[in-house]
Amino acid sequence: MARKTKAEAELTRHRIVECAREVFSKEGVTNTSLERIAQEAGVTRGAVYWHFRDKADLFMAVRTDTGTLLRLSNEPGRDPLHRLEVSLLDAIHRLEEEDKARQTYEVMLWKCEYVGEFSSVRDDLMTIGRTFIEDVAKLYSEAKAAQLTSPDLDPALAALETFCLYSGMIKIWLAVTPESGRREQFAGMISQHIAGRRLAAGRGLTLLARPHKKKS
Amino acid sequence: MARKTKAEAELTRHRIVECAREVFSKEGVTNTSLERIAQEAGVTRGAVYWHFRDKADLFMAVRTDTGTLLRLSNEPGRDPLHRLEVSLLDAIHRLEEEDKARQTYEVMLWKCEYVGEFSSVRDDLMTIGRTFIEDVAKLYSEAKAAQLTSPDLDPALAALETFCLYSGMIKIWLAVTPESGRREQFAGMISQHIAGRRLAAGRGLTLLARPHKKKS
DNA sequence: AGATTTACATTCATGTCTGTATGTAAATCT
DNA sequence: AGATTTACATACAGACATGAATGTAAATCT
Repeated sequence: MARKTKAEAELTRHRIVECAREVFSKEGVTNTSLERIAQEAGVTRGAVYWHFRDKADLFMAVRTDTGTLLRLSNEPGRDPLHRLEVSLLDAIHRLEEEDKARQTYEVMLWKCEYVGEFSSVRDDLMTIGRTFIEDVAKLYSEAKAAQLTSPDLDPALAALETFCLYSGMIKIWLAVTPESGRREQFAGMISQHIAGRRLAAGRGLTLLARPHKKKS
Repeated sequence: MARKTKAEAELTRHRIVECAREVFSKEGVTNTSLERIAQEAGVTRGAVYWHFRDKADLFMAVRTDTGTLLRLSNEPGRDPLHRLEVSLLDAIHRLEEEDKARQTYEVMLWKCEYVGEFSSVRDDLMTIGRTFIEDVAKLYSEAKAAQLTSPDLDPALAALETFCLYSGMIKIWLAVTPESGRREQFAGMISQHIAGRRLAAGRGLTLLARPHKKKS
């Protein structure tokens, strides 16, 4: 076949990654043959094997192409707890709005077996997780320094808790039927989680409304 | 081959389930052939197909045989928040001690693709999840009635939060290397999570141990 | 402009898994 | 005790999937 220019080749590669994501999210990683992906992308397996060593390599490309779901806003001025809350809300919002993100996370959390060559992908995910925890721990430290939280708060532990909550939340969100006020429930849960970090005065309340009540 | 007595047949069935669990947890569900499981169990595929319709059916048997990891203690007398905390701690304790539980959950959370026939297993998991949420919500309601929590606490939302935390926790626990004080960290996290539910007076304190030192 | 490399397509060799059909001897039923 | 069912083992057919080997025409390099 006629050789393509570099730009065209890059386009082909990207098409393969996109189709891989889509087919993976429908059929699961193991049940998807490279032939099927190639078909969908309008190429042959030769092209796939040219761009990627094997299926695990391609899957890693899918995940890299999507990037991370959670983007911690770090405007240094604003309330760190508020920033965290907004970031978490943004994550589930992106799951709703961006097919790419939803498909990729569906595959990673429900339709992939982390075995053999795929163990490396899991390691990759855990590395991202550690970064998450570090970043969130910093936010909690800031919040603690600004006396927004209890002075007893352990930022590292709190970050681990938030990470576990986040991980479980995304996975469950993807498994729950879209009806039935899913959005409100999860948003409420996030707000509640953050509110729980605040000093007693703010317990159980969102950022929008403050109580006049004092702790007993 | 000589026909077996009913008791023997049940034993064969159980052996198949156990071997399936073990092989699944090593190789992942999709990469495991029924032939391999049969071998491990000292039978042929014929036996497997006799006892189970297909691989998904066998997998469901594995999961049923293991039961649920979390067992909510419901002694009606004691502090509901304490009961919840103990139950959660017990769950990770069982992951450490019981090979069966650990293997099954490793398979369910990291080594299975919920696609096709396996969607039903996912539905099963979500049903268990809903039960979890209902039960925990009841506990929170009790706690609220006993004025152990803020009067603003929404039991259903709180239960959802605990469920997400629990789900993420188990999954991450299984992915983290056993070294490095994993146990203490996760135990601390659980205690902190429950402590966060308590009224201001109890903030930051666990039921089991008071904080060791103060941080500036 | 010629040499080389690239970006694939095509072909092949091999292995593996599934589901079903059929066989069979002993346990269980009547 | 004879009929029937059970609990498997064996055998078969069809379908795919993988990875490597090879071909090739145009893009890129020198």
